Parts: sequence; C-alpha cells; structure tokens
Amino acid sequence: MESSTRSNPTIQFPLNLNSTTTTHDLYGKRKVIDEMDFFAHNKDSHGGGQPIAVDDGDGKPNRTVTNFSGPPSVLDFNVNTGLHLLTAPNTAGSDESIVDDGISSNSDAKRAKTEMAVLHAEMERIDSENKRLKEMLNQMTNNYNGLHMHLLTLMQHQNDHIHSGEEHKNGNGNGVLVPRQFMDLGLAVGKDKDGVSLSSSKGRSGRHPPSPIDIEREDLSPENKIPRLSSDHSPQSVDQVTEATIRKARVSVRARSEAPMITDGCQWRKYGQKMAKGNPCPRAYYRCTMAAGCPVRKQVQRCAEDRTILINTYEGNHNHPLPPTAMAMASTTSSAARMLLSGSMPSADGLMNSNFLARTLLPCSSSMATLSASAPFPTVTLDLTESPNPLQHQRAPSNQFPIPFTNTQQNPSAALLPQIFSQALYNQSKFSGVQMSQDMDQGTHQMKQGQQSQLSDTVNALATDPNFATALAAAITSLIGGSYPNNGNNNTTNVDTSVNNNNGNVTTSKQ
DNA sequence: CGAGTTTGACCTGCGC
DNA sequence: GCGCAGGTCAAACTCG
Repeated sequence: MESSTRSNPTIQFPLNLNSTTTTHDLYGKRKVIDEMDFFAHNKDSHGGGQPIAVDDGDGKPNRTVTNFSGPPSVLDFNVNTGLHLLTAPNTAGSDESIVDDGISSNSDAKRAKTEMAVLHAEMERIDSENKRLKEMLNQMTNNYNGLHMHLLTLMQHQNDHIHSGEEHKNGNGNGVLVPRQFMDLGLAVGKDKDGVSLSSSKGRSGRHPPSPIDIEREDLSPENKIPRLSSDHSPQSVDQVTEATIRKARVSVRARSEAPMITDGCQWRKYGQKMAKGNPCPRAYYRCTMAAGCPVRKQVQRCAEDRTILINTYEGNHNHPLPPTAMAMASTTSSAARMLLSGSMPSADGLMNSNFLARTLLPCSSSMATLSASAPFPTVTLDLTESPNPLQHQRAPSNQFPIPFTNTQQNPSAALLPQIFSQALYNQSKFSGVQMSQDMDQGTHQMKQGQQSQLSDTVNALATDPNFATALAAAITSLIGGSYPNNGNNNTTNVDTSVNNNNGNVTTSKQ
C-alpha cells in the first residue's frame, strides 16, 4: 500500500554505533572508513567524507583515507590519520622505493605484508579515534539539546505572558490554567497526595507477592491506566483518572535508523518482546531504568512497510530528574499527554481545538506530526522519516490531523526533533515537563522568574563562549550531513549556527 | 557474579 | 464463553 520504497537505499547514517560487523567490501576497510562519514564537514569537495582512494603509485588504490578536510575550524579535532607513517613507495626519492625498485617479488610481498599490518593497526587506531569522536559528538548533541530545551522553555514563558490576558478569562479565579491542573500529576506518578500508592484497584495478577516494585507496578496496571469513569467525581478520583489517562497517552516517533534504538538520553531495560499482528518485525518493550519505579515505558518496532523506519512509542512521565536529552523526550511525552487530555478529555474529536492549531501551525515546517484519536490510546505521531510526506496525508485516518511543527532544519536527528515538537505541544498544554513542574509546584511566580534568570545566565554563559557556536555548528553539520545523506544534499550542506548573545537564542538554519 | 536479554507463560481487554 | 491480540512477568540464559 505504502509506496514508501522510495529510492532510498543508502540510509546508512551510522546511528548504529554498535556496528562491529567485519563484513568488508572491496578493500576490507570500507566499513570502518565509512563510519568516518559521520564527521564529514562538507560534502562538496570529496563527496562528504567519502573514502578517498589513495594511489600508491601502482595505479591501484591500495588504501583509503577519509576526507577530514573541511573549512578550517576551531573545532579541529586534530584527527591524526597517521597515514604519514606508512611507507610511501610512490614518493619520488623515497628511500624505500629506491631500495625496492627492481627487487624480487618476494621482497614486494614482504613489503605488502608489512604495509597490510600497518594499515590494520592504523584502521584500529582510526576506529578508536572514531569512537572517541562520536562520544564527543554525542556529548555535544546532548548539551545542545539541553540548551535548546531551556530556550524553548524561556520562549514559552514569554508566550505565557502574552497570552496571560486570555488565560485569565478562563477564570478559575486564581489564574491557574485549566491544563495546569495536570502539572502536579506528572510529579506524583505512582503516588497520591499522601504519598501512598494509587493502587487502589485489584492487582492484575495474583501471582506475585507484594513488593515495592509491585506496588509501583500496580499503578501501571490496566485497571489504573484506564480507570472507569464512575459516578464518583471526588477530586481525588478525578486526579487518578486524569493521571492514569495521561500515562496512557503516547508519543510515537518514526525515524529512519539502522540502529536498534533511537538514543534519547534515557536508560532502558527490555522487559519483553512480542510479535505484533501485521508486522513481521517483533515489537520490543522497554522500561526506563534511570530510577526505580519509573513508570515510563516505550515500545520499539520497525515499520512493516519500510524496515529502515524505527517507531519508538513513549508512554508515561518520568518520576526522576533527567539529563537534558532525556528531558526533551520526556517533555514531549508528558506535554503530549496533557495536550491530548486538555480541552476535551472524553471527546477525541475535541482534541484539535482552534486554539491549539493557532498556536502550533507554524511556518517553515517540514517534519510532520499527527494526532490519532482512533488508536486505543491517544497518540501523537512524529514522522521524522522525511520532509512533508504526501503519503502521510493519504494514510492518515480522517480523525488524524497532520500538524506541521516548527522546525527550520531540514531533517535534524531524531534526538533533536521531539523537543522541538514538544514546544508546540507545550504551547498548548502550558506544561514544561517534569522538572519544570517540580519548580512550578512551589506555586510561586518568583520561582519561575528565578529559574528564567538562572537559565538565562546559563544560556548567556554558553552563548558567549566563542567555541560553543562553532562546536554546535560542527555537531549539527555532522548530524544533518551524516544522518540523511539522501535528502538531496549530497552537495554542499552548510549549517549556519549562530548564537545571539543578546537574548541567548540559538538558531540553526540550513542554507 | 551482576546486569541485561530472551522467551514462553500468563493476564487482561475486546470483539464475536 | 471463547478466541485473539496486546502487554507483562519472571525464569533461564547470555555477556562482560
């Protein structure tokens, strides 16, 4: 049905950091060298870090080097390929070439053997260098994610002030927004206001003796997840209903990746795997292990139509502090949950009120998000697989609404986009994620201001760092240039990353 | 040996 | 009530 088998055979962005396969082609080195492409700075000169055949003079390319040459940058990692250590028989005047000239083939074989050994060692060294660079890039990406998240939060606060007049009209007297009633719930996942487990209903299975973990698990039991809307409308029951439903709301992220999982900053433990109907690929179930009893879970499954597409579905709110990268995703899921429930919780058709559309329909969008009311659970789907996808519209059921969301980058990494989307969600839900809600829970505007100030300080400190913009540019360039080689940019891909020192805004734009 | 993964069994909800 | 599918559990297994 889906003709998504676009001529896209080489989505080989090495997100698969675990790739240790030894399948070599041609020269037996291509595998390792290809990973270097991840860090290619420009794609116009030599095809973007493509392996470059180096002729030793015999007319046959017998070794490859990766083009690290890019625009001279502060971010020069000083990658020493070390290839100068090799013998250079093609070099006129080389001692070795003189010695070898005219010598027996036996000597040539020895030399070749030695060279092979050297090359092998060199490959290993480059591989380790590659890994180190990847770690650096990951760290940089994480830093960027965190910073971006903070910025989004700050911008949201500004929006809050702008919309404050309108919101006060909603009038529950104390100026508390309707969606805000959900904010505390994210904090108290698994516990009621007395700190007691909400597991009021029966356990889902009588097999297990009660344990602290089981108590937490009971919160996740279907009975709690989909509480029945009884006639009991006491505040506590309403809270429980809301919380349970929030936990059921899901955010699904579709992204192309060869890796088994999309790195989202959290630690996950696999607790199950199932064959889902209609999909030959198994669905894996993961649980967040960053804190004991964290209710967040995710499902990972490859798309049946296009197995290069990885579908990550997140559910729940973290009950613990998060690293910046993880916070982005967490904010996305929690915001999505609240967005889905705010406005008109029982009526799926009411999800998309005009207010939401007005705030989220932003220009310059490329990636698509859809809200699904038809799924068993309210689900937000982010499609990061390509630019605006006509198939997406065709496939979307009548009750799914494609939502372009602000994204000025063509196709940033899967780790970056959720937080951008979260901003759109956040605009609607007035919720900034678990950590922010912890502060807001203090209930004072001063706290908000204090945090803004603190964040601003952090942002400005980073923004004034002359290395930061360059590092950020390089990281994003690598991500974009490496992760989506088929986005029609096998030519030059320039990313202009500028840091506005005045307001701390970090903007990235692809030229 | 501990942490993580695999995998078959079990539970629940839902449609018929 | 029955069967199916999704989701979860936990013993067995693997790996570092």
